[in-house]
Amino acid sequence: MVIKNEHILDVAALVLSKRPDATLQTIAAAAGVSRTTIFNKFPTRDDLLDALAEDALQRIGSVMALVPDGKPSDVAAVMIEVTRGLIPLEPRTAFLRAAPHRTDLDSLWEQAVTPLAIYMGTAQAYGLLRRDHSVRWLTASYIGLLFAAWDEVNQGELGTAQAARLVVDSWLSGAE
Amino acid sequence: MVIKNEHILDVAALVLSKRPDATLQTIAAAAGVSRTTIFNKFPTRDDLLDALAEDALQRIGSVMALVPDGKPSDVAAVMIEVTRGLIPLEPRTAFLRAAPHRTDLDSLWEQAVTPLAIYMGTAQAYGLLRRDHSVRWLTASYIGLLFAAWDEVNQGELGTAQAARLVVDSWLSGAE
DNA sequence: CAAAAAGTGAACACAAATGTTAACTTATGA
DNA sequence: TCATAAGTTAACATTTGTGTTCACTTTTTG
Repeated sequence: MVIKNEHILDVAALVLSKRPDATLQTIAAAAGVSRTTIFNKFPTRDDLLDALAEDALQRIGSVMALVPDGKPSDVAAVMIEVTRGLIPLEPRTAFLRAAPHRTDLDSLWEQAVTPLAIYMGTAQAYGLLRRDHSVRWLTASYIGLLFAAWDEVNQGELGTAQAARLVVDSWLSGAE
Repeated sequence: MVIKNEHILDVAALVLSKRPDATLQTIAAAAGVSRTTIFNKFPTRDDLLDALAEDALQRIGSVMALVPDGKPSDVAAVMIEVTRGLIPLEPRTAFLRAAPHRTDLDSLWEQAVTPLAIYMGTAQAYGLLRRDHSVRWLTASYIGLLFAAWDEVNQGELGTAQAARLVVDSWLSGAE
């Protein structure tokens, strides 16, 4: 039986999203694969984690491709579309939040989300977003809300559709 | 030399906030204390973590005491005050976010933040907060923004004063 | 000052996870 | 079909953190 790395990464992401300290044994079992096979494909735990991180970053990158380049028109529409893309990525990125895997965690997110930050800067320039908050904070606050939504979805308190709506709604208009 | 549990908890919180998997040895060293002393006061790692959690919850509780009971008047003022109280608690609570220590992490936060949730519910009833978002989400989104601010402060990108302002400002009014 | 309490350092057993290898079985494809 | 690649099981060494004990030193306090 030919076993794809992809499949292992799928399962590993899922397992680690629930239990960041899950053992390789556990992951192997969940993937229906022997620990040796994982060893053959990812000689060390860090190799697996790195692959997982790269994969996650790439997926986020795909979503970021949705962000338009030129003059922004409908910020809400763009943000909704992006958020709809990001919400399902929770299992792929959860381990990035908890894992004591790399210290440059924040810079990873920062890098992944750069296109969005640029977009927000432009939107500010066109008066579509408030200018008294830095682009950095606008981005960080959005990510914060995204995380919150991920948690709620995780707990079964929110469907993915409403989650995206709430994130964008709160981020744009706030609570009052 | 008499060594207070308090001191150990202080240091442990600080160390674990940076490295959730820090070893007891490391913590002991950072506290200028022998590992045996830690063992005498907290026989098992979980005991230490539990004490840490309890301490954190209690500190959050103290801040929550600032939340008024009756009819809310100035929501922004209350939220600013509360946030100013919470911002410095980052090192005390950071480990709660990352640690694979307990699965009921979310319920811990939920419990800690209940007075705020109640307050928001009342504020909704008085028309001071939008009613098309659930109290649960209003709370979760606020916490999400708080986390974001904590990260920024941690990275030295924000002072604690502005951080509190930004959180409340974003939470209340959003980005546009 | 003397006794009791608190802290230290060193040592040890134990458990668990990781990395690694080797022999054996199953699947793939030329 | 047959050679080879891929996967499996089983073992083993190593490492690392934890729990635990104990004899010794320092501090506190009655």
